[in-house]
Order: sequence, then structure tokens, then C-alpha cells
Amino acid sequence: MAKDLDPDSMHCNCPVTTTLEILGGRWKPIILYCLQDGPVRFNALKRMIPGITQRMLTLSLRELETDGLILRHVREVVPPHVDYAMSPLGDSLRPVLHAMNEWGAYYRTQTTPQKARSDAA
Amino acid sequence: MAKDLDPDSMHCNCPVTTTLEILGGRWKPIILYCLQDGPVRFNALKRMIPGITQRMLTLSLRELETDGLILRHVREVVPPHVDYAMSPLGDSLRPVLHAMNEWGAYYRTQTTPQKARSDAA
DNA sequence: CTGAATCCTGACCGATACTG
DNA sequence: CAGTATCGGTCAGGATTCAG
Repeated sequence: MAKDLDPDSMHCNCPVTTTLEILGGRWKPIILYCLQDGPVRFNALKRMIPGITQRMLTLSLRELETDGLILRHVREVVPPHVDYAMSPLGDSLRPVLHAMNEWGAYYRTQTTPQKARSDAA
Repeated sequence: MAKDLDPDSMHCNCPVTTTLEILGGRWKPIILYCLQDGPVRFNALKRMIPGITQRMLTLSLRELETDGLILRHVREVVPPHVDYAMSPLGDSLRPVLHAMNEWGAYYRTQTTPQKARSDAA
């Protein structure tokens, strides 16, 4: 089976899905969130996001860059210096991130205080 | 899906992540989108979403119901009749969905037509 | 009509080690 | 400091079949 996996043509043309594809995965929204206040260096990012591995940080950063949401700035000095910043396109995502943040917080207040549902296991 | 979310464990308590967990997956946002105009029956939903399998529709519906975003109404008649509708909580998600929809559409206009990251592997 | 059960594949993700 | 390489585990999701 060849790759007919064209998200735009396969299932419906829902832009919501496009958005989900882009900030899908476990770390991307958090990374974006960390970059909202200005450029951040690789290791700083790693420290800001407890639990992320170098591999996942690198991969996520690469994808965000490929999707045009962030900018990667390399300064060729003896101790390598790379920082990441929101691009204008990434910046346009902020209201969305904000909305998701608000709703996530609201959702937690609305669920029964007896922990959520799925940890019954 | 959302497994144990041990606050002690790792990833941060970011509400954005909560939101992503809930409407993560490939079909949930589309389903929610389809329910925005009123209750829809199982098979109708299946027809509205080309490409979805019965399994995924059932599973997604169950999770959305468990998360309190939709309501499931069973009418016990000879040909089983089940319809799904947005709950108030699900309704509160609409602005978020709308924001994501807007941004996804905007993103497509801003990106070079040769998007290829999905199947560049 | 609605949905459960089973099997299978690949994507996503984590740990660790190595490099310029 | 900022990555890359390799290995492997877990799980979402797809195909198919069975059932009420």
C-alpha cells in the first residue's frame, strides 16, 4: 500500500484536523507555550519541560520548524548556541493555545472532584 | 488515551495538554464538529465521516461520553435507535473548536502548497 | 441498526549511548 | 551545548468478523 495518506484529501477537509495534526503529539503544545515569552535555548527548553528527552525535544522542534511555527537561530560559536522563537505563523496560534488552555482549566473544574474517570484501572 | 496522570510523575500540569488528551486522536474533533448542529444517529455519523470504521466511531463516542462531552440516548425499539448529542460541557468546547477551525484554515493559506512532511518518510 | 471481539501494523515515544 | 543513532516498548487505530 503506497502512501495515499494525504490528510487533506483522505478524510474530510476539516481544518480542525489540520490544527490537530500540527500540534498533535505530547510535547508540541508545551513547547509552543514555553516559547510564547521570547526565544529560548535548547537546554533551557529542556529544563522548562520536565520529563522530555533530548530526542523528543529535537524531533518536536524539527517538526514545528518544518511546519513554520517556530524559527531556529544558530550562532556558530565555540559552545554552540541555538535558540528557538515563535514565527509570525506560530504567533498566530496563540489565541488557539489560549482558548485550549482556558477550556482545559475549565474542564477540570467541571469534572467530579473524585479524580477523573480513566484512572479506575 | 489518558492513562494515569500522576501529578508526581512527569509531565507538567498544563491544561492545554488536558484539552489535547480529550480531543486527541484522529476522529474526536470531527465527531464533535458533526454534532454541533444537533443530535445525530450512529449510522448518520458514520456516513458523515468518510473513512471512519465502526470500531473507531464506537470507541471515540464512548470516550467522548466518558469525558462528559456528549450524551448518548438509547431508544429501545425493534430496530435499535441511538443518537448522540453535545452535552453542556461539550458545548463549552465550541469556541475552542471554532478557534482551531479558523487557525487551520488560516494555516493552509499561509503555507506553501508543497507541504510534504506527512509522507516525506 | 448498533456495537462487541479479535488480530495486526505502524506511529509515537522513551532510555541510553555517542558526537562535533 | 546541541544534537544524532539505535533499540525497543506501548498503544492508537484499521480490517474483519460475530452478535443482540
